[in-house]
Amino acid sequence: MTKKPTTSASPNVRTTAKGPAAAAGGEVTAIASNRAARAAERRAAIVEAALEEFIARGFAATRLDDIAKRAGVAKGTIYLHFKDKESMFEELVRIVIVPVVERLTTLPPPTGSVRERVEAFASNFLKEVANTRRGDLVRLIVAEGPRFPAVADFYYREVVSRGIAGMRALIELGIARGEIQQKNLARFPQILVAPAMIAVIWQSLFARHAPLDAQEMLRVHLDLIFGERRTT
Amino acid sequence: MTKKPTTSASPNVRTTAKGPAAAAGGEVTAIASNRAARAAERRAAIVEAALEEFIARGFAATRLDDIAKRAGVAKGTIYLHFKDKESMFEELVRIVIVPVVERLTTLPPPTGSVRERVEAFASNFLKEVANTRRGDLVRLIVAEGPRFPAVADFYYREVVSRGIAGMRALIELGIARGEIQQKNLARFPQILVAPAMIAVIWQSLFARHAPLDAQEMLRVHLDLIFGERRTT
DNA sequence: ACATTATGACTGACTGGTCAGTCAAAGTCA
DNA sequence: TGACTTTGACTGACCAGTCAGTCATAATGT
Repeated sequence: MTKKPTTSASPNVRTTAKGPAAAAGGEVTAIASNRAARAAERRAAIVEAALEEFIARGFAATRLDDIAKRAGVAKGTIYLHFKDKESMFEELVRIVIVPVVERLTTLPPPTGSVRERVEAFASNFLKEVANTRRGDLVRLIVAEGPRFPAVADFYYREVVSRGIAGMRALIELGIARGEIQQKNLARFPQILVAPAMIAVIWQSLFARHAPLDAQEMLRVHLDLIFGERRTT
Repeated sequence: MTKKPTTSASPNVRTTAKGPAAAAGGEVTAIASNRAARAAERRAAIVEAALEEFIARGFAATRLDDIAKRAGVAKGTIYLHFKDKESMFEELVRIVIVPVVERLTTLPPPTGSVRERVEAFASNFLKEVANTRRGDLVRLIVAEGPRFPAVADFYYREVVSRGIAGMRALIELGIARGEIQQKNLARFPQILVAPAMIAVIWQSLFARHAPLDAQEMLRVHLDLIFGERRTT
């Protein structure tokens, strides 16, 4: 911020190099000897390294030199893919989140009881978020959100509002089917998600002091909402 | 004279350094023109300014020049009260939290139904934390905790572990009295607190997009735990 | 009471290190 | 070869922390 560099900004900020070749393939990409593929690989390495560093140190304290080193590229290379540190951070969040959202929205239409659906969602959350780097990403967004309105907006739009809407629909269905008693719950789907968020935050702050069995906690929470079942 | 840059650095408002001289006037209060009082005032100004800045920008991005400016002192003055930026941040957290914990632990022994007690706690939380700068402090701790183990430890020890223990006791009482059905809840008092934490985080991240009626949400949540009451 | 001296709180220009961003030169592929 | 890519030394802004000097206040002397 406050940087008024002379002359224009670098002309790139390319999206995904040319051609469709650079698809998200990942490791499968045969011999990485064609330029677009190599570029995509490097970009991916940078993204992963940056994510790691930002999570560990926060935005301001992260050094681009460290990201470059971790990614195995020179610092200048980063600027071939991202305009500057700030927009790099913002893009990073998108890059990590978009695929997750896409996968969720293209999921087969859920079936079964509402409780089963919520349980499926919870177990999915535990597997895909709570126990991965994406969990830390959530904490990172909470940490940096206020200083990056663009990030907070994006996260709200793509994840939170959709998640809340989805949960609300599910809760209403649960109420209609008689699985959920508390009618007011539909007004605050946040309640349903809260323990999951707390679990993520707990893990990265207090796991050392008092490990938390997130899976069990979510189960107990669901018992609370749907009425007790039997213990497993 | 002056500076003794020995690393020890004992940053505190010395209480009337000299011996018996202070005895002079019974009323120490008087005009805040004696040195100790002025120093305490400045220290308080620094603490408040620092809190504001750290909350707004995070640890790494906060400039001591800005804190000094906001507090109306010179930068050097900060170093008369705190060893360095880092320990200043750590002390800050203590300074803000300790009085709150003290007040809570010296509260009159609670009475009434468990629900009433939890409700009292919730309304207290809304008044004293959610709608004040202390709410932002919580978010700040979540944000910086991983980089400041000392802060995370302190917060866990003084606030979280006590809060969890207190809640657990309350839940167990609720179960014993038959106010709470879900016996497993005592294993995860976090569930009881989760919506409150979410409310705090929500306010500072998403209030712009979708304001959240925290009070109502907590009420609904309590209905969920204690069984529905009547709608207001 | 008044004058003189001692104290130490306070200041802010300064220093040394750090780091985002640049670009000329070296490297690589077709 | 020539176009394109990558590099990393370099620049300049920025900022935590320092310290010699100032001055209001307190202590002491007359």
